[in-house]
Parts: sequence; structure tokens; C-alpha cells
Amino acid sequence: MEATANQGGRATITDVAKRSGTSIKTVSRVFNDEPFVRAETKKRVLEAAAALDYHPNIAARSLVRGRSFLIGLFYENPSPNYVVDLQTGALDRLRDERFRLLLFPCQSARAMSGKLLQVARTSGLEGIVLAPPLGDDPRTVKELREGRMPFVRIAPTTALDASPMVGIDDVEAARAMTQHLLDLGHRRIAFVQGDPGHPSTGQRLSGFRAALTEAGVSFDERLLEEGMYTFESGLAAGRRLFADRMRPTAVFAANDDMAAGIAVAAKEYGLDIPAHVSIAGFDDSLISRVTWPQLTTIHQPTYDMAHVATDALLALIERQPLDRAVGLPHRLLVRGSTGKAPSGEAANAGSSA
Amino acid sequence: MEATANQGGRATITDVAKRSGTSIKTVSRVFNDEPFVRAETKKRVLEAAAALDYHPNIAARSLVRGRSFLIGLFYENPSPNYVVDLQTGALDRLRDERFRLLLFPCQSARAMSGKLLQVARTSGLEGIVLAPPLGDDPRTVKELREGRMPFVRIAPTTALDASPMVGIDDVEAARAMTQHLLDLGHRRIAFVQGDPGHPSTGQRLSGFRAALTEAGVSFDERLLEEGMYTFESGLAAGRRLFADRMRPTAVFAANDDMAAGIAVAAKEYGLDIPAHVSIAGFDDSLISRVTWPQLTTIHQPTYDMAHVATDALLALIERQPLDRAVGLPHRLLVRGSTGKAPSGEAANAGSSA
DNA sequence: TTGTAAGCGTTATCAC
DNA sequence: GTGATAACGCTTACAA
Repeated sequence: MEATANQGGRATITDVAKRSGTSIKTVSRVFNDEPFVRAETKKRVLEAAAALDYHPNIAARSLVRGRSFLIGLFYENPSPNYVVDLQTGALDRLRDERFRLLLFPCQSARAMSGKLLQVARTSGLEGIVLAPPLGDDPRTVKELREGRMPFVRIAPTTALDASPMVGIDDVEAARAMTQHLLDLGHRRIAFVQGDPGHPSTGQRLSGFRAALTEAGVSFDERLLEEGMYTFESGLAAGRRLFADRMRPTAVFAANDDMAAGIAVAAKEYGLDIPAHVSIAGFDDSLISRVTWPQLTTIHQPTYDMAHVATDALLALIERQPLDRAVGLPHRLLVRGSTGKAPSGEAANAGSSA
Repeated sequence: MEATANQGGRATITDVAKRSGTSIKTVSRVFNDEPFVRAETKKRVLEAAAALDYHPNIAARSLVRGRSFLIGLFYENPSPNYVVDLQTGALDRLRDERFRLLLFPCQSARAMSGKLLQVARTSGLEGIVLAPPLGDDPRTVKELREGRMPFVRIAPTTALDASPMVGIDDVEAARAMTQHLLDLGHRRIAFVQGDPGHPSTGQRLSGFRAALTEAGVSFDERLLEEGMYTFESGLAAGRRLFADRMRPTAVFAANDDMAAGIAVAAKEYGLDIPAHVSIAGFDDSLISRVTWPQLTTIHQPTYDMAHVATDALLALIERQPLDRAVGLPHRLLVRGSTGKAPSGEAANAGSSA
């Protein structure tokens, strides 16, 4: 072959070595920032590389090192806001690292159960970040552990020490929100649950209940509504709640999408927010700022959680020390959708449907 | 070395060959679905592979083929809804292909100008999908062409034949929306522009103007407001518009996020939508369905555009025939935020601030 | 401080 | 149908 100019394709390390009058090893040293290269030599190499528009071949590099420098972000969440926060947090952490991020939107935790390791292997991933609720599938966790695939979970609720994790305290946050409603004088507070498949659903509910119990307020179980974390399910739950003569003076939804649906239902019933009914959400997603009035909610640092999780994953892969569990603070954002309970406590203002 | 069992690491093609009593070439044939492998041999290979949990090493494969099977999606859009639609469209097209998608969220087209090819080369991309407005930067386009990097643009507005493209007709869609408002009897219609850096801004405005001109309605230039495609800029524009005594009876915003902001401004001024003022958006983003009332808008098939663009990119990379330009249809979605113009044409109902 | 040689795990060539 | 063997472009011993 006697290759001289490497016709056609991209320049290789050999081309650069020839052009700079050095060896491929020296070029390799320069491109890997290894010490012991004379400044002048380095300069010559860099010039040749620039002239040839040389970029190291990632595949070759990966092959010889036995590493892919690829990590995967697995998520199931249907909320674009949440997903983008997640991605951005991970991507930002990867900036200036050699690692790259591959996305794995999943239909459901159930559908992925037992397949995740397989997918990771096929894609050559070196590690995985699992967004909720994927990190709560026992089978997935078991598989990943047995397969020795490094992984970090965001906001897991089961087998907390099965992997490094990062999260907020959902129970505590829900308790804080409930306390806020109690402080405003509400006593008939409804709670709309999220997807039963998400463990956050149970946690938020238990925080809600705990706050009521502490305050000595008994809970009317008829005010516990089911939902699926979607706008539509919130709308439906709201309609059911407001159709009742003994409707609540406040509704705490386990996420913002449902809260927005509930707000629409309230308007359908001619109820003013917050004069007739207060509505609280959870997540501080974009949607919470575009309803009118804006939703009182809990800010979850999704971006930060993804950032920290990615950080931990890199440490795990590189076998560096890391925190097994990081707790990030939530924030209660009081906005226009919650206000003083109507006087008379169980007021029934507004037109009925 | 006399390697027998490949200790520690992943199983390789050699391991599979040994275990199945064949050669690596045969294993390779099986895993690449090449013909001329006896069914029985194939079966043996597959069994051995399964037993060993063998997955072909992507890096090695890429190296020898001189291909990365990586494509990049570059976007600048700050709207999570839009971004996720884009990603999903591209990802869905890639399903069951060997290609993988790398994400490149960009700060701005300007910041990327002159760097894009560089980034693509460094990441070893085989091709690129450019979401608006990145596809309108002349320098980027020139560079990509000269560097012979396959790329497809979504909704470009300049140098339309510089690359394969897919889009909708923004001018036509804006004209349709304006016509809808005219049909409802509106004559004082305000237009809120988007980010001047996005070419869609100019197109939508010109569609708006064209419709007015055709209808013989003169346009009061004071009803042309600036915006940035963000919720906040819409809110600000809305406040300016509604503070004026001669406020419009309808507002057409160049996207939904701004329209949602305008709706909030209207409520601040005590204006009922659509009784006092009609509001129209553009994009059919999630936000358009969570305001109250829901926004009349234009459905842009973002998902489909990304899907088609990715499809075209793959064809381009594989040197297969493809359409240089695909036009996708828009859809006018009439929802609750637009209604008949207040009687008396220039009505001024509602309380002022 | 620099260079030589040996792989990394595939696919491609070409003989059998 | 199948199997040696040579690349692919790079990093890592190991010399010099």
C-alpha cells in the first residue's frame, strides 16, 4: 500500500507524524496532554494537525482503551420540562469531559424491566443514570448490580443503598406544603395522588397525612382522589371534587400538571382561585407559571439532581471516592393559587354545575 | 498470553468462535446477517453467544468500517416541548437502526457559527440535523458543505437548496391564522413578534401582513409589538398593548409561549378572553392547552419534521435517493381563546388598570 | 525526550 | 460454506 497521503478519508495520526517529522507516539502524547514533550516539538505537531484538520478517531481510541466513554440517561417521565432539565443537568456536567451522553426514553419501567442491562451492553455504555421511577424496579436494580454496570439513581425510594443516589425528601416537602395550607386556615383539604407506579406518589401522600395528623386535623377519605400525574387526570379529579356539595377549600395535587388540570376544572365550576378554592402543585414545572393565577408549588431541583447524579456516576466509573447519597433541598414557592380559607371554614361560594 | 477464557472483561468474538467451534469470521457473518451460513452453524454460534452474553464491540466495529454510526441533533430552541418533540421524532426514526443520536443544545446560532463542523468532527459524527434557526447561519452552512459533512435542515429560510430540508410554510400558516381572526370580525389586530434572530419571526409577520392587505384592512403600526418567543416577553408585550386606550380586539402572537404571557396580561387588566380580546398563538405546544381558555394556535408537526429530517439524513449518509425538500402541512386549531370581535368593532370593555 | 512494536475486537480479502 | 490473516487508528509497554 505504501500509503503516503491517505487519500480521501480523514487524516490519521500517521499523517500528522509524517508531516511534523515525528513519530505517532509523539503525536499521541501531544493529543493526550502527556508530559515530556518538548514545547517546540509539541508546536510542530499541533501545526501539522491543524493543517491536516486532524481529529483523533474516537473508535480507535475507545477500542484500544477498552472504554466507550458513553453514559446513558434512562427516563420515563412524560413531562418535557422535567426531561429537558434532566438532560441539561447531565449534559452540563459532561461539558469538557470525554464522556458523551446517550438518551433512552422508556415507555415504562415495566417494559424495560429485565432489558436495561441488555440495552446498556449493546450500546457499550460505561454507566447509567436512572431517573425516577426506573430506579425503583427491583429487577432492574438487581440486574445492573449483578452485571456490574455502574449506575446512579435519581430520587429512588427502594433499596436505597443499592446504588449511589441523589434526591430530595418528598415526604418532608409534601408536609411543608400541607402545613402552608393549614396555616392559611384550610381544614377541608383534598389530595390528588399521582401515578401509583411512581413511589413519589406514596411519599407525597404520606407527607400530606403526617402534616394533618400533627395538626390534629382528621382527614375525610372522600377527599383522596386518584390521578396519573397528567393534566387530563387532574382535570377529571377536579371535576369529581368540585361536583360534590362538600367540596374542599383547598386541593393539593401531587404534581403541577394535575394541579393545572384542577385549576381548569375549578374555572368550569365558576370557582375563583384562590378566593373559593386554593390549589397547590408539586415540581415547579413551567406549567405552574403559566396558569392563572400561578401555582403555589414545590421546587424540585431536577437540573441539580441530574448534575449531581452524573457527577457521581463519573466518579463511580473512575473508581474515585463519592457520596453514596446526596440530599438536595426543596423550596416551597408560594404563588397566587393559594390563599386564606373562605370564612366560615366550609364555605360553599361559587355557582354549582 | 495463551488466553483461554478471556478473564474479567466482556466476551469477544474469539470467545464465541472457540465455544461454538467455528471461526471468528463465521461468528461475524452471523452477527451481520450475512448469507451463506448453514442454519445449524448459525444456531451453534447464537447459542454460544447467548451463553457468553456476547455483544459485538461497537468501537472495534466502527474502527474497521471507518464509520461511527453517530448523528448529531443541533438545536437552540429554549422551549422544552419543542425540544422533546424534536428528539422524539429523531429517536423514533433511529429505532432499529444502527445509528445513535448525540444531542447538541446550543447557546445561540451565533455562538456556534464556525464551530459546528469542528464539533461534529471531534465527536466523529457522520451527519447532522439542524433545527431552526441554526440552519440559517450562512457560515455554518458554508462550512458544512465545504467539509462535506452530510446535513439536513429543519425549516430553513435561507439558501433553501444548500441541503435537504423539511418544513412547513410559516407565511401561509400565519396568513391562515390572521384570516381566522378577520373572519371573526376583528379589525384591530395586534401582532407580537418573536426573536428577531429566528427567521420564522419575519415569515409569520409577513403572512400576517399579507392577510390584512388582501382583506383591505390597513395596519396600525403601533399594534406591532416586539417579543422574544418567551413567556415573559409575551407578558410584557401584552401589558403594553392593554395599557393603551386603543387596545386591540385580537392579538396574534408568533408563538404559544408569548400568547400565554399575553393571556396573563389580559387577566391582569380584567379583560375576558375571548369576550373582550381574542388571543392566538403558534406551535401547538403543551402550554397552549393549559391556559384558560385554551389557545387557538397553529399545529407545527415538529415530531414529524424531525422524523423526516432524520430519515433524509440517513439516506444522505447512505447515498440513497431522497427528496431535497419536504413540505409538511400545518393545521389551524381553533380553541377557546378566539371569538367574535366585540360589537361596535373597536369596543373597549373591561376595567382598565 | 522520543521512537518501535504489539495489540485492542472487529470486518474484509481471498483462499479453501 | 468456512476459515486464516491482514488491516482499521490508536494507546501502551518498553527501549533508546
